[in-house]
Amino acid sequence: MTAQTIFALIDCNNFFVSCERLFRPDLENKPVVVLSSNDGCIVARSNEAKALGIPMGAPAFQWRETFKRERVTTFSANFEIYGDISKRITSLLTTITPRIEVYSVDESFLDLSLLHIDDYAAWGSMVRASILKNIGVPVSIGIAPTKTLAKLSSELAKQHQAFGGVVDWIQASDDWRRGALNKVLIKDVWGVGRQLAPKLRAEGIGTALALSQLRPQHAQQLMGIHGRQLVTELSGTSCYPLEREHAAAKSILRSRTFGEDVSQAHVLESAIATMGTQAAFTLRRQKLLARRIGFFVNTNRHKPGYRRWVQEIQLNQPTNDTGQIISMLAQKLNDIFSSTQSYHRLGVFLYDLLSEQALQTDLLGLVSAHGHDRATQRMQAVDHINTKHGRGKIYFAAEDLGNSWQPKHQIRSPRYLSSWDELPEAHIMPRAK
DNA sequence: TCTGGGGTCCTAGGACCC
DNA sequence: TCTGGGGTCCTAGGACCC
Repeated sequence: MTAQTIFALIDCNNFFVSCERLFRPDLENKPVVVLSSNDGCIVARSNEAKALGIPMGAPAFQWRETFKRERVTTFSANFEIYGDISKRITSLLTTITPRIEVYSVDESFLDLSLLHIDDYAAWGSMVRASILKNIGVPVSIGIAPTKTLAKLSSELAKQHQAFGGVVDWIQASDDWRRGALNKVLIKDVWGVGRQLAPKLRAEGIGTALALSQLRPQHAQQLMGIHGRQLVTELSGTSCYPLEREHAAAKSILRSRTFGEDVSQAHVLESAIATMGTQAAFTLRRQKLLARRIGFFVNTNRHKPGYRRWVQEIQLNQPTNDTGQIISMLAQKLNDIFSSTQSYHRLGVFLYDLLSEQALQTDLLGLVSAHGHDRATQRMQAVDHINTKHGRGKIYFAAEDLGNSWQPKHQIRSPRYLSSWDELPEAHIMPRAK
């Protein structure tokens, strides 16, 4: 017999907003939203903003009047800061247990199965207080025998203040659990999205409780294999283990919607070179090589005549060399470019990734070792300089062909933590006599 | 005027083979 | 209805997540 599994989900409340508030404590208890690239969409909302009915993911322009009328403070997303704060939380959690899965920038699962904890609710309160005190971000914690139930518990903790930020599913009574499952709408269950929710409701399954009572067979018919696992997890048997090791990436994508539409070849080329450079850097950082590279470009999908082009190149030799990647992409760009189009968005993707290690083993003696080494050394030098002295210190000329494509972020907060020029200032005033 | 960015997995269907 | 029957591999598209 295997011991009972116990997971805790630590979920940051309104994460991006909470990060902004660290540097702007005056915004506590006030409506705040964070906007995506180009200040296009709403990607985080404070509780006060949620209470105003501002939805997640909505186009910002539709809510400008509300922002003004209700004095909502808006920020352009500042991912450098959010990433930095996320790492601090992760390292604090790692001191509690090394059995941690960093699920996203604002969520981590901990495996508590092997820890000796008498009172999970008290344990959760302690963790919550520690993160609040040391980092300043409020979190919600759910503790349960499966990841799906831990997720559901943390949502309950987030929604109902009375729980004090922690819901302990383990020590709750069966009656309480049924009541809780019955309160969770089907659309709020982890793994049920926009398409499945109406489909399940049409079957008369409107709550997490109803879903948990489904026959696994039936769930699989309705939702595929994932549905079967979901039902099992909801009824308390774990299907999704803790994934400690971050699996190697299978694809890398770098894409941007332009600050303004582009019709000039050299501007498009600059965009493809910049995104190719960033994607290739990510590739090298993860010690990977790509066997397929490509890009897509499209017009504005909200305007009539929407079109999208995709170009792909299968490589004979896998690579992670920026120069090679961006020159091949730029050539392919020529094949589809037309000066009569208004391009709106472009992305570079890298597929079919394999580890540098694998290349060395597989192709030992097949690659011209000399040529490969020289390219590798060149990229290492570039990466070293850019890591040490700041991104973009050295770059390929193609990146510089035109910058009108670059996204706008007019209301981004300063990069308090990652730019020397933007450190917060504290003014110490002589005490008045 | 103005609608983000980055991933993973599953499945259905086509191509191809015997 | 129904056009042989399976098996494998690949890909496009759909669905989900944050």
